[in-house]
Amino acid sequence: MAKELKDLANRDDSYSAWYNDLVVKAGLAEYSAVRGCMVIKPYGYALWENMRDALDKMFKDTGHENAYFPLFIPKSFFSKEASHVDGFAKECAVVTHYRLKNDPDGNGVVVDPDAKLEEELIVRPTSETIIWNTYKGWIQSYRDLPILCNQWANVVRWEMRTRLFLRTAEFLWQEGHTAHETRQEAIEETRKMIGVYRDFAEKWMGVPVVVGHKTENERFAGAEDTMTIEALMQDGKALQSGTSHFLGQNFARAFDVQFTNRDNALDYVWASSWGVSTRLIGALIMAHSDNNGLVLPPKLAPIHVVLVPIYKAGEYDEVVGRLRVLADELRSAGLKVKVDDRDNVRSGFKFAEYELKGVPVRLALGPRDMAAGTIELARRDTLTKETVPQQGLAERVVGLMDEIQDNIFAKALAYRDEHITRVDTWEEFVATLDGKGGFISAHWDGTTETELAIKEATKATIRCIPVDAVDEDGKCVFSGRPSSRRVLFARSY
RNA sequence: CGGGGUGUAGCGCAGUCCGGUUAGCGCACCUGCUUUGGGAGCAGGGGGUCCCAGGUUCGAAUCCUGGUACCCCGACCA
Repeated sequence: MAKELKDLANRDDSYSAWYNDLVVKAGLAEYSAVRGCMVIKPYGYALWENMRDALDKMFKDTGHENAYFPLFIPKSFFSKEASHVDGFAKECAVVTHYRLKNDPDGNGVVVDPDAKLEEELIVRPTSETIIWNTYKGWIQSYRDLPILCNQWANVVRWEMRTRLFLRTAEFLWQEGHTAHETRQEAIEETRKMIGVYRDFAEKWMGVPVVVGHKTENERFAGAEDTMTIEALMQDGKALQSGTSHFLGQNFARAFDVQFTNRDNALDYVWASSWGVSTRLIGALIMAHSDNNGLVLPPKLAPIHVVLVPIYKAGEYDEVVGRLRVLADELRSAGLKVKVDDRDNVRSGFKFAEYELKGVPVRLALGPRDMAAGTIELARRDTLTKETVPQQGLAERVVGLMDEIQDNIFAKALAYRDEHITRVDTWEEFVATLDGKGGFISAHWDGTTETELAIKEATKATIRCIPVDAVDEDGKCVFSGRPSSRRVLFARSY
């Protein structure tokens, strides 16, 4: 299968075709019978579960609790926050009826016209509205604040064009929704959570990200400020991988959530919301994969080590028996281990298959090793092999996990840093975009007008205004007007 | 919704222009034997509403008309 992937990569095919093929062939996901919807297969879901568990712990460590809110949102809730409606109206799935009946003409079932809902229900594209409608009943006094809730859920956004993990009609995510007493506290929460996302991306996924603010134009519908983590994929395009929004008092005003403050005065609650989705899996794939397939970071990989027997007729029991003993030792050391004891597939096939699936370490044991007390150890990240003693194997593999985790991050970081180009002229801007790709650090005059003109001309958007941007006088790369700092442009998913 | 393209076995495709035995190839699948340290070889086998409907014809996967589904490129977007 990886052979086909290689062929694909070598042909002058698009990266997206290669990506799609990889996702399907590695057994992560596939498109379903429902247009634009994805089936996440067991291997892909195991990966998501690992990501979810790690994130969930980080949320709890920062004081958050999980809750669950309804899938359906009354249509009227949406119209309460004007810019929020504008942002999502075009991609909402709407429930209009609650019953089917047998077709009088005998052609299966039809929607029962008598079962029309009084008010249509929107399948949530995000939950701010239903949650703020709920929070209204929870908040009377500053003593009820803060509220720090997260929910793990699915949402539906009826996108025109879809891509596995990156943009599907339905996707899995978490969304945190917090309510605070003061503006400052909500802003701090917004920053704190984008920091959690950065840590997760870099330390768990091994994907370096730039943290920054979205421009007004790219901001979440209903937010005063949107912070983002932007990752760079190996084809030179950026991927917005997580966002944290400072919502000001917009939703509190829209849903009339007031509280009595410490001065015994009525005030609106300050809010934040933040989310990451299964899109992160797409980021993982496109940041690390090579022509042999996925490269998964050990901290998230569903399988850390796979053990493959090599044997001739009559040797199976002995070799597999020994592997099972070694597997138990590895498990005792805390590793997730699989012994591939299939007798109907040859070892070479298995090697290729686990490389495709991105398993960090592969161990192969054959008669030669049996005699010598050794085992062959292969690293997925470097594709190197060495023969090592079985003695002390667990310790060695545990150490390798950290080494591989560090190595793939370092590799991705080097790639990312090489692909941030400082540009001061429009000619350079266009040439860099079309040639090298990646992020372009350039001056921008701060107007939406210029931002849109650049997008129109090049398809590049402002990914973010980095939080660590330094003050620097310059001229806008497009308009020539004065600018006080650089922003990051890129083409993106 | 605009512009392209494609529907033939589980998957990937050829055949369609120029109508003519029993619709073919690769992968996958099943059986057997030999193999087994990087995607095995040989032999045999199973599997088809040629997208749907209508038309032309002695005869349609192939030509005509209408429908439909999906893919790619845009607009939209985590």
